[in-house]
Amino acid sequence: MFKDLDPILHSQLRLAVVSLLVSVKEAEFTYLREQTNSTAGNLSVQIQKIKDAGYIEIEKKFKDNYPQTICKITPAGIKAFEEYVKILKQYISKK
Amino acid sequence: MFKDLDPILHSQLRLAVVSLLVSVKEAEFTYLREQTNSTAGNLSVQIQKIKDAGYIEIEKKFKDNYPQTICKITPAGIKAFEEYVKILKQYISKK
DNA sequence: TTTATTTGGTTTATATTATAAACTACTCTA
DNA sequence: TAGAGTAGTTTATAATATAAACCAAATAAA
Repeated sequence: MFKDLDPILHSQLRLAVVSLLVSVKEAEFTYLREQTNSTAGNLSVQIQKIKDAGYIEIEKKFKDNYPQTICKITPAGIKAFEEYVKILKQYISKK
Repeated sequence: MFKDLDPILHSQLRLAVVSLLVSVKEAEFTYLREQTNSTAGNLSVQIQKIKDAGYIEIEKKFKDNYPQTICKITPAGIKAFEEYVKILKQYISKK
């Protein structure tokens, strides 16, 4: 009945990040920071964890002289997100 | 866009417990333990937290000579669960 | 032009949370 | 009356999240 929820995704900030990336495919660090209303420190740590899980790729380059970090969802990330949603629905569709 | 998820409910075990209680209204400790596949220790700690948040009531009595702990959902608990689900859907309905 | 501020992050330290292990208290059975 | 089982609680530890401090470079201001 209550299957385990993927602990990587069962975190408010990581879920928000992956949710965003599932729809936009790729985004800048600063965009993710604004959209999720998180601190840079927290976001930095969390995207590393999502990357370590293989759910996103992180590319670092420079844009207009400033460092730029771009995150892209991977196929594994999309799959994990969909699976998470599926399982989560068993929790919240009381019945 | 990403409103905060109630931290009391954003925990696998606590969410499962409240989800169960929303549908059955009240349940024994042992029933919750079986349904959620949790250890007694963890369940004991988590239902206390849910109670401290005012989402459930805990009644202790004896049944057939054994201690019996019964958990009941409160109106605040139902409201919190519904609000949690509402907010969560903003996270998972990628768009 | 040098110092202050801003950008775009990372690292580290601490607080919070979850979980497992150990424990309590009583009951039943042989 | 010793051993195993029931129904939990408490405590110690591991894992996680978060805030604060830091870094390196760029730009603005004095």
